[in-house]
Amino acid sequence: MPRPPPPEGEAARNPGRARRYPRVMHDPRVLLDPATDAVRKLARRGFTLDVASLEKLLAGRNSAIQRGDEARAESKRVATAVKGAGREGDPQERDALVARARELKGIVAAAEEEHRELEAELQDFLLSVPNLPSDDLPDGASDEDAVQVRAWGEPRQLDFPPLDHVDLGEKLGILDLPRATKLAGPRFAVLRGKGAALERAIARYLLDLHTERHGYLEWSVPTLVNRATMTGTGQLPKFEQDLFKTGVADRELYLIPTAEVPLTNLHAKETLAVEDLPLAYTAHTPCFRSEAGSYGRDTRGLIRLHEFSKVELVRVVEAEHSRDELEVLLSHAEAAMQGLGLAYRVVKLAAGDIGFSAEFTYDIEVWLPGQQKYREISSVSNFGTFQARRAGIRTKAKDGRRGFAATLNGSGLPVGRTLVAILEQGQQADGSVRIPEALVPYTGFAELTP
RNA sequence: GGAAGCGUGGCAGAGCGGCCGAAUGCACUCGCCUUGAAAGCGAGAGUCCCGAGAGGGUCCGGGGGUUCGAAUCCCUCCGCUUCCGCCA
Repeated sequence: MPRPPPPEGEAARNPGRARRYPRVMHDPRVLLDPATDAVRKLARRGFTLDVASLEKLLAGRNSAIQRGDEARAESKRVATAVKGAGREGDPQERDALVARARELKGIVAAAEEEHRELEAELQDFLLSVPNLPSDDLPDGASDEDAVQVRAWGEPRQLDFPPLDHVDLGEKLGILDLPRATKLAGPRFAVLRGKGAALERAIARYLLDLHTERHGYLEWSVPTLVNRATMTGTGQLPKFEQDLFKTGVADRELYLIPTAEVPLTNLHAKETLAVEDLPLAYTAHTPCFRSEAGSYGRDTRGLIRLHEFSKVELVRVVEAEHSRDELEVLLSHAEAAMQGLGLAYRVVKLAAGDIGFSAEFTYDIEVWLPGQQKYREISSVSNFGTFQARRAGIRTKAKDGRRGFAATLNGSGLPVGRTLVAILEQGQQADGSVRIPEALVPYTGFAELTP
């Protein structure tokens, strides 16, 4: 069986002893506990859990650990006895002890080797098991199975034929897609003049809203991260094809697909005091996505790009509060929509349609007059302890009790799609676009005119 | 990229190949003292894994080696600091 690299760059170059592997991702005991109902839950997202293999791996690993521990314990006793025998001066007894010690060395090595192999197989197995979808989600596997929770604002019915954002952007002279293609290829964008200023204004508005009104701490983080970081939030090892990868010499780095990755991993391998939770973090970063598997979808305009910028919201909370925290986070993303006066609706995604690491996801969909449709603008998810286990984000309560944190994140909001919505919902009969009032202090202008 | 130095528990900082999971100080927890607090005195406390439990094992930057036995010796990788080179 091929052995994948352990979830750390250094370790990948320097494969180590099995016992050094951190205990991450799914807890195999929890997964196997009938009360967890993992088989049924995973089946809802089309994943078949091979219980027999998992049980076998776990039992084999544990017995190897035990054999090694016992041999090592005896080895320690013998080593101490050798010293005593040397001083008492009974060479024969000493020789016998040394011989036994040499023998034990082999036994320990064999048990460790077996442990290492089984541990690697177990890690490999667990790393590819997605999170368990919440029972509160509807059945289904596509966005058409999503269920509407509520709608806000009136989908504006225009008394003239609406343009989509590409036509609007070109007429206004703020969008230049041909030149973007010249520079980098399809699925990139160039914004010009007031378009670029509007993009900057949206980002500033969102950051101010979340830091000042919702209590988020703003960070500036790397957009190029290592393998361990990508594994912590669940992008790796399964979704390498979705990422842009770079590096120099033998150093590999990945471009982040969202600020969720660096923000959540800020506390990887740390133990957080429960009284410091919840943590609420935000960052405005570029996001890079290969969009493999989306050929032909949304090829026009700013909806689906290889590079876009986004203001991301991340919350690190106590595990038992994660469901409530999801509603809090959703309210913050909705506040951004309402602040900009953009008509939208909230839907619950179907169990088979949520991301690998998520257990519950709300999407916010904005009304786009140009398409006469609601389109996804923000995704707000609860990951439970799934990411925290993979990344090693632990908690410690005042009474000393330890556990894993829960993580959540949501777009709050993606700048490009927000700009699309502003153009389309704000368009007037004469081809001009009215800028949302809340943005005017940031733009310095209240409308865009051809 | 070149040269030198350094990586020990939350922090600081000792550490002869076995008596080192590791001195000491600060911080921390719980007592005592006090009207309360501080100071003082006493006690305690790390992590992760296996185990029903008793208990056992792991961890001195990572990995490997020497040895009956490694925080201590050797190799290697990584990181940090300083100097030089390059650079926004």
